[in-house]
Amino acid sequence: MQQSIKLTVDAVVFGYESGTISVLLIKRKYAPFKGKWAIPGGFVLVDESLEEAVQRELKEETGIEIDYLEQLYTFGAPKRDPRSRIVSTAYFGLVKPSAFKIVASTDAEDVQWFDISELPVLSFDHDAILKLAITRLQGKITYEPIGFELLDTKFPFSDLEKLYTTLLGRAIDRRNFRKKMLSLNILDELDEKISKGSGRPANLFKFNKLRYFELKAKGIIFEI
Amino acid sequence: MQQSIKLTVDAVVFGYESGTISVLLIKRKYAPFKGKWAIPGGFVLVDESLEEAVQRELKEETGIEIDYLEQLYTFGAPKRDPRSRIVSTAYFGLVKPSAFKIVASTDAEDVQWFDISELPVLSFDHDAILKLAITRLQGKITYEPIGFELLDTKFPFSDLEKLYTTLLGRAIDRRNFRKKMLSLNILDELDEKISKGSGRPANLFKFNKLRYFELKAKGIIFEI
DNA sequence: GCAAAAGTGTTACAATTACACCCATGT
DNA sequence: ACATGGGTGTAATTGTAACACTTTTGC
Repeated sequence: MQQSIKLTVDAVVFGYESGTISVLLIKRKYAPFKGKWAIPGGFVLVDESLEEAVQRELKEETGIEIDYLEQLYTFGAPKRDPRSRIVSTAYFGLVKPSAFKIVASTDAEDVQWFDISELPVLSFDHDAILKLAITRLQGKITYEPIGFELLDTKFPFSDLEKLYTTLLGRAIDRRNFRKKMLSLNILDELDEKISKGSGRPANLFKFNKLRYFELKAKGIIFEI
Repeated sequence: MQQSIKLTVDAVVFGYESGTISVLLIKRKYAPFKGKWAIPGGFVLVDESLEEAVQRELKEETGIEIDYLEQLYTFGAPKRDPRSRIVSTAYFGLVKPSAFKIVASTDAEDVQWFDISELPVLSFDHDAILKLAITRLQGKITYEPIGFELLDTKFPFSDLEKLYTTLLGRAIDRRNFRKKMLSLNILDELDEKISKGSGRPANLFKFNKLRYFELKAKGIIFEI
């Protein structure tokens, strides 16, 4: 009947590090699009869930393990893959690049982080997938305080501010931002300071996961 | 490799009519879950897009044609279908039940609208799908003025108010709601009145699609 | 003592909420 | 004249946005 439709998963992994957002891409080892860059991903096995499939493919192709990947969209245009009918469910996640060592393997000839403003030409319909992922990321951050996966366990407030500035692509008012963030009660101020060479040392904060998940369960409203 | 994974699409179609929200369900003609109620849907053909597949299945099984169905989520747990590995992409849409004549055919033995507070036991993981669709519907309506597909071309303001009251499941302030709605400039007031038997006749409004889509393109913010 | 980044409050403005009475019609 | 649903404004509160100077450290 329709056993010729195959199913793949793709993982759009965003990385954030001190002021730049990047995406993890692989260079394809085999045709089609041999030698071209693409979003990591691959076929779903019969006995694994979609989530397991993305995690596995991501690990295999790039060496990265993320615990949280969110489903983005399923792309199913008949001609999106020149080989045959392949439908792909895309996921997206956020990581701190420095926390991982990326290693190309299986059908990847190379893996690399690309600044999202300097993207190469992509394979298949991966530019559309990436575009949707970027839109979703920006939408998401304005109503949900994500992004904590992207900071160190202990961080100065300015890191959080910079993260938001970068992800939103615009300046934000330091005082108002701090007020709002602190009023959410999801940050714990520590008795530690950090000095960045010059300037006044900053207090360190910790992200209070418990309160965060409580809030999230109730449905956060959070506008920057 | 993995040609044993099959792909289906499901359509959660919500109906709204004067104060009640319903969902369109079919009674399955064949095993598994023969005689049980389920969300309409079926296998995707090799040469059609997912959207085409949902529309086709919906038409075949229920007789309904909707122009707008939005992708909801892709469900891919390995055991969600007892027959074999079947992954399903669910869509959802909104219609006015009275605008259609529902007719059971192909693998549906019966089709019916069910009030969402009086749902039968569903087949497969369709209760999870439906639950997600309901959550999404309620979330959506608070930040996007959908729902116009559910009203007549010309409608009294009270119809719109009732629609929102029903979809949100709570009372809303008539004056504030009217103020906000009118301030969006997506409604045109007509020089016509309608009388509902008793009480003061109401002015009729029309939905201004042009302004609506302009607004939508810019990204609507719309809180009730 | 100066450069660099951190920290902090107040005021104006906009948006949201709460709230109750009169109006036009049919019977 | 009364029952029924339609239509309207104002004040209080809350949230958001704009804005600039002082503090702490390293050099």
